Amino acid sequence: MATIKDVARMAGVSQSTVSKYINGGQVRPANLESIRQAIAALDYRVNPFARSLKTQRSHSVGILLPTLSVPFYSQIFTALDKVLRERGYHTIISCYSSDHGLERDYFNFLVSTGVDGLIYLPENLTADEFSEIIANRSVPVVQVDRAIPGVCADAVLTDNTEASCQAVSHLIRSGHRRIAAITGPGSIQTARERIAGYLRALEENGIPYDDSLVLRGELIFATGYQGFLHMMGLAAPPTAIFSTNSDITIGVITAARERGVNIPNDVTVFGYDCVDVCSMMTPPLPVVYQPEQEIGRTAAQWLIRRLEGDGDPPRTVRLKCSLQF
Amino acid sequence: MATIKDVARMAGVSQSTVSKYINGGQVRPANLESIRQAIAALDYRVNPFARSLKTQRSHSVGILLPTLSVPFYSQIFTALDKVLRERGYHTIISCYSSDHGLERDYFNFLVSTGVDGLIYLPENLTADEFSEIIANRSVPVVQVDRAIPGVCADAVLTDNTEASCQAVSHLIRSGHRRIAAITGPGSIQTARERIAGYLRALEENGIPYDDSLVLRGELIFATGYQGFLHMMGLAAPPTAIFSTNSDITIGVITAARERGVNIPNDVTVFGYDCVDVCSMMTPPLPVVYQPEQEIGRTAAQWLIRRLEGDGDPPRTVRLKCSLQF
DNA sequence: TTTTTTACGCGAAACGATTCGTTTTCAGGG
DNA sequence: CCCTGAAAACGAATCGTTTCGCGTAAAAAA
Repeated sequence: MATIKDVARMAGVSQSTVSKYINGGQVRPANLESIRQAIAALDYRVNPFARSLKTQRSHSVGILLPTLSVPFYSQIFTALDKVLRERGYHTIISCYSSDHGLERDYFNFLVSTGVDGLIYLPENLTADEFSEIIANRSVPVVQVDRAIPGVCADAVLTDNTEASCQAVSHLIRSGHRRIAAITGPGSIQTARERIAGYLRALEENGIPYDDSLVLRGELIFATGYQGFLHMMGLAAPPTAIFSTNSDITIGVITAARERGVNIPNDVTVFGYDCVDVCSMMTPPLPVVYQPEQEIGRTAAQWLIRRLEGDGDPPRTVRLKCSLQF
Repeated sequence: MATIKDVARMAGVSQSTVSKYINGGQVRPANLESIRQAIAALDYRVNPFARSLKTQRSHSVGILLPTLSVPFYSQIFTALDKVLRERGYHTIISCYSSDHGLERDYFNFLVSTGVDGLIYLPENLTADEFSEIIANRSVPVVQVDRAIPGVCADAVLTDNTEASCQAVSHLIRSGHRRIAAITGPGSIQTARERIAGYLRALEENGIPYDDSLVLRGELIFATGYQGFLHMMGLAAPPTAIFSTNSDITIGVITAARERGVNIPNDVTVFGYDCVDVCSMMTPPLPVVYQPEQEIGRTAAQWLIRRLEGDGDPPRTVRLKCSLQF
């Protein structure tokens, strides 16, 4: 592999001149030409490691999230990646599979990998663990979808409570009084907020809260599948189910189909995410749409501003979701 | 930021001893302890850039694919990533959005980023472009799902032709004689192979080929949506549709729902990928299942072997798909 | 103890870029 | 024809590791 030294020798100039040329500085036309030729002849390419050692920048950002198998996350990633790449950054992904140990390890790993910044969709990390890893390293972090309480970093969130309240209110307006909710574990912020919205809708409409109608579990197919069976087995089963996650929704629908329960005639289901899949159902499933594109774009833009040296105090935004039916 | 030099000074040993300690070499117990303490006291962490400069290894592998918004790809990625991470590699993703220019650029970019190896799901790159970028760089590449003709690199593929033939044969056995196929552009290897399987099934069953029943388009929702409307508008519409991609399938189903066409009573649809979504339909959509987990795992394992110095000639494997209904 | 073997520690030289302070080059004006 | 000042080139130092050959201290054998 040719080095900058080889190029300099062949072009008959100094290393620093070649470096200047590479990085877009002013170079005398004659030198410019001979450097260009030398680079072509030697098939020279900048060694990224040497450059990063000198500049202490890698032009890479880490993305830490539970998984990319869930469309909501992969959509956010797609939007993120586009913006970052246009600005010359590449993305290093880590999926921690909703495992607390992995979440901590990968966070650590990512930071020590030399990323310039981090986009982080947290789940179980505590503020203490967070600070310990970040320590005095100057790695800006933008939190996405969820924010760790007590952590001092930007956060791009959605209005879970409001959206959930609207969804449940819509069910109530349609005449439902026994509405079940199947949601994620209480340790996850979005799950808590969505249940809060559910409760608010009940309260605003004077419907008493029935503990047996709220189910918490992992954000996976099985939770929806089992949850549906459980609900249908109740003495007084619900007439509607508010499913707060796409995998859960798929589980619910599958269980209903297998039992011959017609949706929405026998039970109404209100979903969350995965609009295109829900809209292919007959009839289309009503669903809370989260603006994945906007979430991703915003997070990327905020991180880029930090990378460019913006030292303002951390900000938080709540993006609006909308109901589709 | 503390450097190895600071640690050495504080621990009262030489840099090389510290380096040895860090990299798991034998160190005298007394030194071991003082180095450990110095590292803790200084909160020292290895500078990844300096290390990579010296070793010319980044412990990162690039993943180049069309997009992560399609579940088939994101599932493969998830499997890949798991294996790679267990072996201490992190993954740098690039999505080229099915754009030929981007595909070339990102390929180039990824290679010059200093990845140790590359996992590549190609679409439009030619063998010449490939060789020019790889040049004499020693970056092992494993191709996934598709292989560029003439490129000398490992490839992990599926048996598209066979699976498609089986799917279409199944439709024929169910009594269908007019079977449409909606598929990707002819430039994509998997699309060609799936059509080959379709043709073989027709031929084996003595059904004449009708050109108007085969539609090629981008691998997106709109292709399925428009394709369905087009097919239903024919003088002699098909009684079954073989949809060779998940986005296309979603488009087909959505169009059918909007037109009030019942699936499978009015038209039968056979899908590809996205088993969990298809199985929540009423009744479940028959579908070709591709072993995403196995594809991802295999590709990762093959790449790791290359990274460990395996210099055997390139290999190709065709993993078996299965029909689910 | 002395000798032989083994194990570790040491110091300095890379790795390949960028950067900084200094020197050279080259127009244009006097 | 020389002088001047800005523009560009130069050379050396630097970033923080790993590595390599050699030397010395500890452990084992005599």
